[in-house]
Amino acid sequence: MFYVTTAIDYPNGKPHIGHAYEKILADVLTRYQRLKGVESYFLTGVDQHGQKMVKTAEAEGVNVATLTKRNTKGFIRLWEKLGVEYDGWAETTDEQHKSCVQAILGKLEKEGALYKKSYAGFYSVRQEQFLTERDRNDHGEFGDEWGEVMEIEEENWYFKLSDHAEWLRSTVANDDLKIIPEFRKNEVLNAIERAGDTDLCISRPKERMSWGIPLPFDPDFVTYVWFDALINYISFAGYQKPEGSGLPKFDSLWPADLQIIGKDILVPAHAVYWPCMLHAMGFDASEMPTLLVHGFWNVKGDKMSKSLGNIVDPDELAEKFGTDTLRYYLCRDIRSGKDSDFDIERLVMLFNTELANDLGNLLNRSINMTKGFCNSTISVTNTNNAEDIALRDCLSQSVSTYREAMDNCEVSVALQAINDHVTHCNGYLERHKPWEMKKDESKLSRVGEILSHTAESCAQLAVLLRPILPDAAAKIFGQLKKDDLMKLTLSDLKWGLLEAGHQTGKPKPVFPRIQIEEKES
RNA sequence: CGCGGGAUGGAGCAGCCAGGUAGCUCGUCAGGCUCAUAACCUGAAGGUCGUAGGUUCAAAUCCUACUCCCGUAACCA
Repeated sequence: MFYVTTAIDYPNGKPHIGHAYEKILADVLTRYQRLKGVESYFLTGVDQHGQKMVKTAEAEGVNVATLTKRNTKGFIRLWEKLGVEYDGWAETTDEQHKSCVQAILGKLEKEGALYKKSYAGFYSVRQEQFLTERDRNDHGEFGDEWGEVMEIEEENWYFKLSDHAEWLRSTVANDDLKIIPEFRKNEVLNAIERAGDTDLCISRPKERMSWGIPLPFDPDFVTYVWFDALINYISFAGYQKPEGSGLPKFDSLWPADLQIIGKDILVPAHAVYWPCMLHAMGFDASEMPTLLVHGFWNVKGDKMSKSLGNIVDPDELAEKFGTDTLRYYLCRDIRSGKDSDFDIERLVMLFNTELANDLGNLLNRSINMTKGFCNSTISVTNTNNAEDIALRDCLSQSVSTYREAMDNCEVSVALQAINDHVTHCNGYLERHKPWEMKKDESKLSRVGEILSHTAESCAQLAVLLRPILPDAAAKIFGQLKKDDLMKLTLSDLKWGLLEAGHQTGKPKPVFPRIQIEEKES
């Protein structure tokens, strides 16, 4: 089974475009696996514990549990709206998750992987971590970014991260823990060099912070939020699940084929803590997940931030432009793990040109002419005309480029491959001019062949589009009167989906152009 | 500081790992077409590929040095 996870979001506010991007990417890649006929499981959710939830609740004057529930709903509603169809939903306040975390902690403690010690130092409340000398700025101070910094001495529980440093180094170097894209791997190896010999503090005293999972062997402490959160990837996959839990079969899922995360939480959480935790639990190098690390959406060159007030709201965009438009843009305008700039004008431009003018219009003119010139009837398409053969070659080229790109998680490249064929088809129609040919009755059968080539192309391209734009694909199949293509697997994709004699439906724009309103302001 | 990413026609990007006439989308200009969502097609203008060296018959691509931008570093995918 192909197992996809995403980072679990921190619901101390509304979801922004970055949250939406990651979930849509995961949804698209999962749907692609299903298109290939591969059984898949998609897990996502929310990370509900920790100091920041408490702070936000205090600021809003509500109970932390109430805030958690309310904001979690906001995330769920958005995923529904954006067509993000997950199989498993992870909430870290879930009882089954809690007991899984506690069972793991108990086992680690028993095996001597944890120890308690007293530590005196500077602690950042905002970051929920002790600071080191390296965290001081040029003036030797802890800067504003750390918020309130207190000098405290307290006892805590530590995880022997250092025991696994050497193992981790080789596991990353050998690609047993695979990191995509490649350049991120170097970053990880450097990070291991720097941080490999320190242990990880995995507890917080309850008196200071109680919103978390209590340590099973020391009730004065709760679990550090990262240690708790990372375990969701296995706890909700059925790791050591109790009887009748309703969770999936762990052995069929693990290791995860894709753990999709942002570049900010690669180091140290996912590339250091997480594999070391797994290793301590008894997983070996062959049981490590693959990390797919994506970039961020910037806004006019700036990082998206609350203080700059440039947060992009996905809910608003979906409302205004439609889910398909947003899904398409987020998949189309960012490239292989890099950052990209979020730009509404580009969103509109890419939708209008590639979907409305090119693909949508190709479908529309094909169906419309088939209806007007051929009684809505598809003709034979196993022709020997050189142009026809070139068109079919172009399509198979697009299909194979698409497959390769999707297998490499490069959705943008896959979409361009679809576009390449659309462009070819539009040129093909222009060269043949079926609207002129139909005036000569002796050429009518040829007109049918030509139009059937472009209609067939639309059918196949819509199949490829299914993971990205499921709704639009369904509409296209509807107009072609071929609803069963919604279930076709990629291996069954071959020339002749629309057989000779098949009747197509009525044309109607699938991607109505977005009209540019106020050009100013 | 260290580490990582980037610098390619007006804009946004690909190409670089495996050197061999510089490519895509948008924009601009000029034509064509009318089946279609004021959509489609064709052609043109526009780049000495950040700078300076080096290797090579040949460098956007490999090597060296340098310059500038971004991330790493509140909120945060």
